[in-house]
Amino acid sequence: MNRPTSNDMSAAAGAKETADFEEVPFCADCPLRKIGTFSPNSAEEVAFIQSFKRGEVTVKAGDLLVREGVNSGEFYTLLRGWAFRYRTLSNGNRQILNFLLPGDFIGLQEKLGAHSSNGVEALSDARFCRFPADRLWDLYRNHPSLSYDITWIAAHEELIVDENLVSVGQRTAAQRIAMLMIHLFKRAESVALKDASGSVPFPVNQQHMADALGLSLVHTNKTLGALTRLGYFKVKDGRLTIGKLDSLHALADYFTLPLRGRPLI
Amino acid sequence: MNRPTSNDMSAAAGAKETADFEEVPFCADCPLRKIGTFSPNSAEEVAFIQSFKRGEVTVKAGDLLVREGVNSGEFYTLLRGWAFRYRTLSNGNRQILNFLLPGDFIGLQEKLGAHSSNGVEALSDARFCRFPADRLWDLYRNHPSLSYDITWIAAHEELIVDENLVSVGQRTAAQRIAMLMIHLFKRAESVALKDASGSVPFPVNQQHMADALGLSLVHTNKTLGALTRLGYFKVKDGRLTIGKLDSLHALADYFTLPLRGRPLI
DNA sequence: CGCTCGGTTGAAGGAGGTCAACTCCGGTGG
DNA sequence: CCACCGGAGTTGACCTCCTTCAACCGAGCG
Repeated sequence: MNRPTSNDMSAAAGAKETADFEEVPFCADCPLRKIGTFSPNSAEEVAFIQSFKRGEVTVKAGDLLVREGVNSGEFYTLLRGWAFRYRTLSNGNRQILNFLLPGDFIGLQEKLGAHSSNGVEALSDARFCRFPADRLWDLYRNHPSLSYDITWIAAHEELIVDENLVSVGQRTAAQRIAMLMIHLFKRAESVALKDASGSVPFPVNQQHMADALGLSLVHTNKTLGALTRLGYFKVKDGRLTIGKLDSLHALADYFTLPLRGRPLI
Repeated sequence: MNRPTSNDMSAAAGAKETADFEEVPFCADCPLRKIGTFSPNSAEEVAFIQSFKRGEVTVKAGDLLVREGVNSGEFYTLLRGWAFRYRTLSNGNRQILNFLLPGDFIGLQEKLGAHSSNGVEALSDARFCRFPADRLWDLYRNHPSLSYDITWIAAHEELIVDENLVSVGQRTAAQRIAMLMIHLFKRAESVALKDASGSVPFPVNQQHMADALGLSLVHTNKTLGALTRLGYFKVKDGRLTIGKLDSLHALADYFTLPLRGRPLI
């Protein structure tokens, strides 16, 4: 039942700058805005987002951005790297609720819905933009279009969790893994992470997959091995390559989520 | 694997008025506003909601309010009765994503997040307020406080789905059932459905529970029977009574969601 | 009065969990 | 330079929780 507990140092405060993540002081220069995935914002909206932004923070792989049960008083946008949102039960079992990729907005569940109950951990070294939660009302009062975008983001994120729930509730182990692979591949692709060889970075280990899919580590390993041997996909050196996308779709009974034209805060 | 397919007549259009649901023409008189659960709105906000409201619709138990994959172009607030949001896979398996009780707002996932993929079905005879989706932008432009409320609702609903995902992914059958009972009891209680004897209406049958919890009907039945025999709770004549709330909490490893002070559109 | 729907029960089988090794790394420190 | 260590991945054996199949029952209803 119990997973080995991971490193839970909080890195939200006092994280040191590392060399491989240059700062992005101007939202207008944000590299994420340059890819076609996100819906464009007016100069005036970008200026507000800029004024909303409090700074950036780097979190090392395996460290926490948000600890379970604490309210950091901040929203975040994932700028670079991967992370995940999770909840743990008292027996130590962990459920990964959603994986976070560049462009994802973080903190709506806790800040609104209630006192937080989910943690956020970096999968790879990651960099986040920070936004003070107490200025959200400002945004709502003065920027209806951005308010609308934030609601869109909340609804879209629920859709992803819905999809995870369908997987965990109704699909077999092989189907769940197939879903996860397609889903993460497409999301990574949508934020321009695919390289010339057709692979995307994949900082997800088998324990993460198990925790996301409601499976044991051992069974995840065996099913993953079987699907890999069948040539559906390959995970190697922290990168994911899809071998047979159509077969994966068929196996998983996949339903497409829209990944383009979504807002970026 | 396959469930017997349910009656899928769409009742969204052309539903007939039934005698047991009197109309609520004035939002200011809305019975839901009179219970202390929802955060109060200013007269001006209520007036806007009134102008936003297009009418009401009654759906009989087992009929659909929203068919999977179609966009009705409307939002709804559940006024009376119970319903649920679900998705079906191509093999006929159904996952119930969330149960809907009076006061719940419906349609954010489809209208924003994307082309809809989940259906909404009435559990009991139910009545809904209708809001045209194309006027939502109006709301965002002119009513920041209501915009904020809608985001709050979206975030809160995601929290509920998160909780379901944790259950289905990490809890045993008995724990899942315990969670469901506590959760639905508290939600029903919070909208003033508890009667003098301490029971709440419970139009959920064992197939619904199975579909919500990712369990088979047979195993749901047996586990339910065992927990009932232990005196944890009782389901009889369409009503739910909790016998040992503390023991249920302990069994389920329950984490409380906030149910009061939430907004009502 | 038969039919359907929801609930109940028993028996058998399987998908996935648990336990326990073992390998293959990439540190890291003596 | 090599011994040691911890983390991640593999693999086999066994077990159990849950599913599947197949009845059967009782209540409501046309």
